[in-house]
Amino acid sequence: MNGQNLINVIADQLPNLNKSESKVAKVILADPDAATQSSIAALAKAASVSEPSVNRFCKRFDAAGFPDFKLRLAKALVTGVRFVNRNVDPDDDVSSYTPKIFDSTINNLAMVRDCISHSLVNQVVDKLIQARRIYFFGVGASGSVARDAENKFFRFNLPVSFHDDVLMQRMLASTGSTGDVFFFISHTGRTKEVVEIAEIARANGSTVIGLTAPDSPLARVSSVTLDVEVPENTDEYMPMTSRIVHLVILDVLATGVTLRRGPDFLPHLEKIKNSLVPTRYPRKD
Amino acid sequence: MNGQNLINVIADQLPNLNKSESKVAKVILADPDAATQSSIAALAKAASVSEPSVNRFCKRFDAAGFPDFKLRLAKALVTGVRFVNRNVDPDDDVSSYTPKIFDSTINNLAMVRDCISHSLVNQVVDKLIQARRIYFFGVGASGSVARDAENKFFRFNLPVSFHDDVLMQRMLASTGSTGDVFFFISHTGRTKEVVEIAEIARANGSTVIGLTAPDSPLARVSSVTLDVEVPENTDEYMPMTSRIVHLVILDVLATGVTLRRGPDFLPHLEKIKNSLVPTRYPRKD
DNA sequence: ACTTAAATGTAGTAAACTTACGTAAATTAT
DNA sequence: ATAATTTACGTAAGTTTACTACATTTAAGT
Repeated sequence: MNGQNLINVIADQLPNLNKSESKVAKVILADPDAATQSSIAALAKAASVSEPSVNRFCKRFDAAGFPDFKLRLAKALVTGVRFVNRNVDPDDDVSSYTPKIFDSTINNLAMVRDCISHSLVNQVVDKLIQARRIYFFGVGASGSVARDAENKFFRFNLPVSFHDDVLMQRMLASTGSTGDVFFFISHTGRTKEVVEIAEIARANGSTVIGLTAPDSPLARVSSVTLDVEVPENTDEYMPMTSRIVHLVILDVLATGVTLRRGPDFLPHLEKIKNSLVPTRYPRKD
Repeated sequence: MNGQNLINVIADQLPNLNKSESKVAKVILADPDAATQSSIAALAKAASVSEPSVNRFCKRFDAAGFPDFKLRLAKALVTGVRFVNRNVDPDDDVSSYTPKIFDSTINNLAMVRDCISHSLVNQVVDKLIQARRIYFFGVGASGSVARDAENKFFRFNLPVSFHDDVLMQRMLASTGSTGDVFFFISHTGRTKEVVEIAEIARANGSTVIGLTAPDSPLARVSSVTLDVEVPENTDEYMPMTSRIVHLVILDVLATGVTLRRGPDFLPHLEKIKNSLVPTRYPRKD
């Protein structure tokens, strides 16, 4: 979980910093955008430290000096920040909460983009490629993600199905065997029912893939875990964004599978695409 | 299209610039990244102009001065590099295609964030608040979005359901009446079946909301259209991101409804949240 | 409690940036 | 075509900003 984003790096390093350096860090994290626009003197004053302390702070984060640090910070802001501490307030109006929700989603996606293990993605693509059949399981909000996964993966000419019914899931898990891939999607990874079903599948020799929280019970019973650390929503008004991160990860996996299949597979995809043409009104141009 | 990249702006303005300003522009465009790291003196020398000319150049592009300009340029580089022309190549490996897919999703979300009409969001929230009951309809990939919407909106103590079966949708649409809200989700807005069903709903006096492409047939039959312009995927390997944009918009709408309900409604949401606690293994801390 | 190392601040200096102003070039009008 | 006027550009001075070397303080270890 080493966020490449400078802001995350600073936040991570906060406990390891000296007294005055951490003062600087706090001021910067409180309003990174303001930091990019202030001089070293202004920042030093805001943090109640001396200018050289700010300078040393910058160098600690591999910047040539303060201006270079500001540059890096600005770059980090583009992808990273609008994001720190932008919760929805009870008295927000449309033009406040709308961008906040978009930004929070974007932020989480950016974090996962920078943290996700490429080797794990590869491993999962391997398993999916080798699968004799694939089941996508999820309940509640993750049920929609599973449904979406089915809609993507059926294109690969494989027996694929999704299930959001725990009894169906249980029965299928207990009849699975080697070659079957059970793909579990769960935000918390702690839903008892889901974990039990994963255990059943695993016991029967099936491959169990978990798209879930690291170190969760589900992660522990999975053959391969794609762990995703998305902060739980503390704010009552803020929607859960893990679903969306999961969807994008499934997009990544689907792309991985498509690429492995090679260009010979493209006509098949094209055929599926074209099958929908007669269901639509022609595009007006 | 809002997100105008500074580099593009400079390139566009090139013919309108003075002699020395255009010299500066050329040097910057030749290697923008180098420009962000050089001093005003170095840049002036590279362009064979005086330092104030560089300064004036910066101010012409709405920067406070040279340092501010460099900051903007650095920001532009981040988006430019990340988002321009980053399609998945057939020979991409995991570490190439993974960030590309995340970035493309993030990019689309950022575009919609900046373009979405807040007044339309408000209008739709109005309709949802006033609804006697709400149906979320979608087919194919949009079916998952509709399912997710149900999962969000049932929390509001309203009769809410989702349907991905066109016959069910048709029957429900034909029995709807004033006070019923039919919420159609469709990427293209051109699926004949869906448009027909929307027409039926509309004819019966129901409110029809379309989350779909602007100027599409579905948009035309809707009472209110939340139009979303997400580029069709030209690249065969690139996944469709409109689903995700739709999900986030539904998050926005749900937040809008929650806020309108006021703080008295929070205990209800809390109750729903707590109802799931016994289904889970306790969090290990 | 004393020694030593690390952390922080002070002051001075160098670099970078901006402003004011003057000259040159270009445009317009006569 | 030439004078007037505007615009473009550069010089030089002034101001801000950032960095370095060194001094002082604080903390850690013996």
